[in-house]
Amino acid sequence: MRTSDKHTKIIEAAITVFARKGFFSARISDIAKEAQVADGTIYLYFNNKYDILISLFEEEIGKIILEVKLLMEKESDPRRMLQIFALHHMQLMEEKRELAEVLQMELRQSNKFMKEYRNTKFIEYVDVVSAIVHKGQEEGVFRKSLLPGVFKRAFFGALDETSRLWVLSPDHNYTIAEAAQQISDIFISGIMTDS
Amino acid sequence: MRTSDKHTKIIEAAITVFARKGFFSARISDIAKEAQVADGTIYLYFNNKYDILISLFEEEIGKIILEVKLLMEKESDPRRMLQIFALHHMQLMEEKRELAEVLQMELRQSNKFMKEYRNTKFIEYVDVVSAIVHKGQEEGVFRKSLLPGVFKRAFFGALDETSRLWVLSPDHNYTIAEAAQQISDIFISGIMTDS
DNA sequence: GTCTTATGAATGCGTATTCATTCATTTTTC
DNA sequence: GAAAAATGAATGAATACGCATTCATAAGAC
Repeated sequence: MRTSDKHTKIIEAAITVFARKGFFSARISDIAKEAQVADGTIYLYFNNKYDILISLFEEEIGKIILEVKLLMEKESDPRRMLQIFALHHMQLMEEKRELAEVLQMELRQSNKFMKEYRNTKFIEYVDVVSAIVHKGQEEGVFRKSLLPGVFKRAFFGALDETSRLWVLSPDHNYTIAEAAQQISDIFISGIMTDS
Repeated sequence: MRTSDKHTKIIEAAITVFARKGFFSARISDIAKEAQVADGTIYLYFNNKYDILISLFEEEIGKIILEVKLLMEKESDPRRMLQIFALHHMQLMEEKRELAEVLQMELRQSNKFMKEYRNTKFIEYVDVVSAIVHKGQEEGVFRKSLLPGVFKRAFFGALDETSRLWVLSPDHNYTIAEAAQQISDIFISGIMTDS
């Protein structure tokens, strides 16, 4: 078995266990069991428990950013770009539930217990939205009076909270795609120049 | 010193300490120190560490709900109600930073480590928004095609994420009131019937 | 036969919780 | 009204235990 396989197996196991129990309640032995390795093996690939969480963030958000930037390159209409971002974000949360839970819960409070860790990757992801807003304003499609910094947070927050609760609650009277559509509709008609 | 004073002092100390360190990294002795009582005294008022957190949620969100429902009763225009809700929510986060941090961070992941705890108070708060949407739809001011369940989450998520980052980042190029205004503007123009 | 990778029992640290003790206040007794 | 007895709130050192991390040993690779 190659080295990289174990690294990946442990990360994947950690996603599952952190999603289920949360970072603090998760035991190293839980992750080891889930990854089918010995407890000690984990320390051959990671320095400590925090290191697993940080590696997980960096690697997984890295992949997501690559994906979304690729999608954005294929589109030029800012309105369509917002729609695509929304749909892609929500689908991601649906397809990778466990990862979504870890990112939503643990990522945000990580700066509480890991003082030194600044999550630049996360900022980079959300800044994809402000870039779209900026582009739309340049092109005169979006109102100049909007603050891109407010918009990106509001838009991201709307998507994230909606998908978070969609994943949590067992019964839904709407699909992920419908929710993404409604949210991007609201925001798009909310930021268009009056014409 | 009356009994109730100690209870309150401990809750207030817990808000400060949980905000600073997060629930798990917070030590009972930290809370005791902050509240200027002995470690053991805390166990005269609360069963355990979790109980402090739960009591804190129940009591503080209870107050917030009372406040916001009172505000809503004074207004009848659904658009104005959304504006007021937005502004009130954001101001709350600004005025009570520490409480805001605890609610935003710990409340959400509490169901991870406290299986049995269902946060009905939080749901009640967010449902204030869906009630407004419903009212607006009844009166024909808001589009019927919107799902109140999606809207409430999107609206709340937008407010919450924006205020969360406003509180975290040291420099702002906009005020809380401006952000609240922009967000309610976006959502209101996004859900109006086309007329 | 050496070097690498993996194991999991043993270690030790950190901290939630307990509980014997203190002490201020209230109640009872004469 | 003074002395004695009872109360229970508050204390904080001691306890107990969960779990991250280590490391002596084993298994596998070449």
